[in-house]
Amino acid sequence: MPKVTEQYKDNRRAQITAAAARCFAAKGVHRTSMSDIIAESGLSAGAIYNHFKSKQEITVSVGATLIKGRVLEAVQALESEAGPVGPGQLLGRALRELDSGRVDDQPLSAVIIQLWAEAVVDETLMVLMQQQIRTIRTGFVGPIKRWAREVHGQTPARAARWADEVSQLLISMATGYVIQRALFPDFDRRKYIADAQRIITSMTP
Amino acid sequence: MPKVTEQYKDNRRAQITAAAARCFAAKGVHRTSMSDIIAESGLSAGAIYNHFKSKQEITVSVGATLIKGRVLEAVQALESEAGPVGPGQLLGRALRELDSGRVDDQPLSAVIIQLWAEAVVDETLMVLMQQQIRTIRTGFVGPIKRWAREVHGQTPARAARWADEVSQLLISMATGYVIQRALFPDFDRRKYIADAQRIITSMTP
DNA sequence: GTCTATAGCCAGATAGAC
DNA sequence: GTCTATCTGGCTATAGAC
Repeated sequence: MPKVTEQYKDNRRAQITAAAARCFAAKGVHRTSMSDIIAESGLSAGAIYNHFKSKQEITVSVGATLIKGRVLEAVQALESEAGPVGPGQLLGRALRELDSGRVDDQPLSAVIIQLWAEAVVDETLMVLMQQQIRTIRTGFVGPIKRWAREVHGQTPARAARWADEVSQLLISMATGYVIQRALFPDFDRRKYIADAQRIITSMTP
Repeated sequence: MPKVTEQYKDNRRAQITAAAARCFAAKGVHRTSMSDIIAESGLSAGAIYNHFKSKQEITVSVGATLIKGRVLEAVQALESEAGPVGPGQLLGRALRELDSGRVDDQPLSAVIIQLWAEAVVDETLMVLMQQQIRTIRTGFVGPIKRWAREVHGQTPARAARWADEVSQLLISMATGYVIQRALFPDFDRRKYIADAQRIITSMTP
């Protein structure tokens, strides 16, 4: 197989996925028709169905790429560049990263909610969303554990337990951010992030 | 206007709304067709369209009744029956109430997510969901403020600020609960509630 | 108010030329 | 691989008898 072809296919898929994401952001997943995606991508029906076998596959592809290289990577970068990182810093970094993501000038939250809802009735998407959330949570656990041990002198067992609970809290703060950002047009993201960070920072193991 | 008729109409609307909710829980909002709702309600197309002018109106009706008389009322009841109520108790009560709600043996969360997603692209539903979340949050603020003043001797100003931040946290814990309950079939609700409560309880103004 | 039957539409997906 | 043209099916909503 010539390597150019593989590359080419990936590019086309990315092009289609990005177009679909823009449509989803503008109209929601199930108000977006294939015609919309076709028009937005600049391709034709035939071309698109050559790369994806259904709208559902495109939707999954959007889900797979939407936060790729964002939240988790930002958190991991934070850990490698600094010393022990507390939960407040982790949350701040994650939320700011989530906040800066855009699809055609719309916040990611609008699309993420759609995908979560879709996941409830689509097994493939559900597994994908689970993986992403679990991956982020796991990314939180390590630093928090280390922080509890090194900064607060906790035993490994207590540190692990603490990290488990706090990481859950951080995930909820992140999902809470997504929901409210999507549902309240006047949602004060800055204040949410600042308040969340302050509250979390005030907690010690 | 005879009063029986008004009552009758309400009953029919409730019947249709309940049937729709069951469908939404089973198949998701946009995989549910009018035929599904018709079959589930035991009525006919004509009958249904006599009470609702579109599927969208039915969806809004489901949204309006789904958590009616649950979360908020439970929290308020707690406040009137006991003395000052701390944030941990508030959250526990709210989550347990959310947890006990069912639509045809399915958790409420599955339907709530669908409605949130729909709200992003439906103005009416969006306003409704905003109201519900705001109402619950406001229901949290009062008790928390009182608790901060009476139990921890905070000044009114500091108590108010604290209540504002903590109520936001509680809302996020609740939305986080909904998301994870819907996305993870093996989600450990008991542990979530217990952990959340413990963490919140450990926080003082 | 409720029924059955169906209009009318638009969705997702395919066929076949290039 | 991509295009245009089109099929098929199911959807929401309505018409009109009772």
